[in-house]
Amino acid sequence: MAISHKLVIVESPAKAKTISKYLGENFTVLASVGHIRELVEPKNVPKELKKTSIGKFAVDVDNGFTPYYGITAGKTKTISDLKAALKGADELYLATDEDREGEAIAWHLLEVLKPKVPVKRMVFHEITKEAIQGALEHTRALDTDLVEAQETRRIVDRLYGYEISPVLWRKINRGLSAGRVQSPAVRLVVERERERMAFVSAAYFDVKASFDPNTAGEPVFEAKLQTVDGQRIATGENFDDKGQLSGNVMLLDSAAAEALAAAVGVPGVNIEVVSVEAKPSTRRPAAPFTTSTLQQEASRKLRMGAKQTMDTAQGLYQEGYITYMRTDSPTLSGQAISAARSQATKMFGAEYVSDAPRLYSGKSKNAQEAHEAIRPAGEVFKTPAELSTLLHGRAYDLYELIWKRTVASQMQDAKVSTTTAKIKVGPLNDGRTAEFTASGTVVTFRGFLAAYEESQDESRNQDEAAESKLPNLAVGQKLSLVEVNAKDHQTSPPPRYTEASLVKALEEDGIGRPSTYASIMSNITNKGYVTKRGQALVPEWIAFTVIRFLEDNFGKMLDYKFTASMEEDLDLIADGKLNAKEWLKHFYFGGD
DNA sequence: CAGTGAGCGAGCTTCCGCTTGACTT
Repeated sequence: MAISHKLVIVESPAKAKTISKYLGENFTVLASVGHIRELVEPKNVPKELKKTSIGKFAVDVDNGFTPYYGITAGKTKTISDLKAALKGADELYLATDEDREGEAIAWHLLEVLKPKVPVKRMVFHEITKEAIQGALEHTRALDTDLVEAQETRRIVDRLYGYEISPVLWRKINRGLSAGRVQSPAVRLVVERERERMAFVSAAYFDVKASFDPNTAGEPVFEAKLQTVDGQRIATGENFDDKGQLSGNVMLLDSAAAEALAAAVGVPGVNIEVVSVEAKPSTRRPAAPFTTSTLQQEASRKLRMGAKQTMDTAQGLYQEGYITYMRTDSPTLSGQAISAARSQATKMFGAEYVSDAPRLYSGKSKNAQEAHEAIRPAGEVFKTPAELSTLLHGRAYDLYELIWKRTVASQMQDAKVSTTTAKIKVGPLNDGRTAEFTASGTVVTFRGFLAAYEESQDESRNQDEAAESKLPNLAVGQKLSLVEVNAKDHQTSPPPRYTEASLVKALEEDGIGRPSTYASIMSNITNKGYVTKRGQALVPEWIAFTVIRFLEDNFGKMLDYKFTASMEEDLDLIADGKLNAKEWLKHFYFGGD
């Protein structure tokens, strides 16, 4: 009797290598390397079909939106390798990712390979020996409804892009492009620029003073004028983007601020602590990385662009240092949770590790969660120190970032205490009383902060958060003035998007996928819609022109909610509750 | 007759998402 031999097909060659180790010699594991078939380019459809809609879209819109597929360029060798391997196999396992695209790849494989042996659909969400072997035991049939949802997504994108782009060629300029993803992305950048152009800056003054507690060992500290006779002083947050002041606040101009500073500075004025309040709070660690959060954090902490981050992560993945880097799930496998917890215990002590394992669930709109979070690979994480001779430069920095974030995600909350002191100054020589406030934050228990802290985007019109230490103060304590200054400020316009903040905004609306965030950035810059100035994304004039035109003529398609509502309908198609052809008909021909 | 101009047809640009290398930015 011949020895049974099985062929397993996954999407990624690196994954094939790892899985092959878990499955033993009766299995051959090969990769499709992504999609193997594609809607053909209209210019490549046969001459006799050129006159029909197939010649325009490679989709027959008049006959049930039938797609016209061809082998993806460069994939003939992959396919012949798969066919050759299938010849020696008595069973085929389609182990592409368990998401919409993965299901479609599995179906295309069936269409192209036409296997004569039994076929099973095998799925797993983490690459561990247990998960892979468990998946072998729990195979299922191909989900044709899910495949249909993917096909619908693919067709919508072709119809949208190839219908609207030519309108732009005719009306504006050759070579322009529009699409379900790129057009809202450009629109975000354009709208932000419009806000900046319409922005009216406002000027205001504040008054800051330094006080000496006159107690041995206690430092001089800075406080800010908060109220005068109980009336709040205006700050940047009290202005809107038109420069209009709102709220019951007192605006200080130069003269008023200088006068107050002078009055506070008069020798002998009473300066007294009137209240000291300590508020304890806790901070929780951030969830493990997804593609989107990795790109954001690598931008903030390492100043790396989206593409650079992904290229570096790809290298780490292929060398077996991290798990898959294109994921929308922050979930860690059980194996990873115990690895993170034991490493944190060893390095920081048991009191630094959260009592129960922390579980994170995704919140992004169209998450498909085929993979786990991005984390160090393996049952025992390698510390950055252990890899310091193997990894260098950006690869090392990115690994360290991923390692810290993963370990911190299983650690204790940090405990902090924010103390706010109110200081009465007065009566001043004009009879009024000024109140200053100072606050200081002290970390009372570091918890996860011992390993890692997420960076924040710079916030607008807010005082640089002074994480200063406040001296010990007592109510009724008299202070002496060291110096007092009036300073002018201006409100600033909303900041331009960066690659990181644009990826974040797109993800929040469910626009784009982990595999495309980086390429969306290069697409809109290569097409000339957006240029990078430092980190900032600046729209070109052609972007204003195109977006204006699309808003006037294709408003619904440009709606930020278009993708989200499409996703809802695709889910219904995947559940067999909505007819794909009817939906496409409504999308393309309109009406009811 | 030579030169000009109207009119026509063909070819080019374009989408999103999955995956790696290839040396076109």
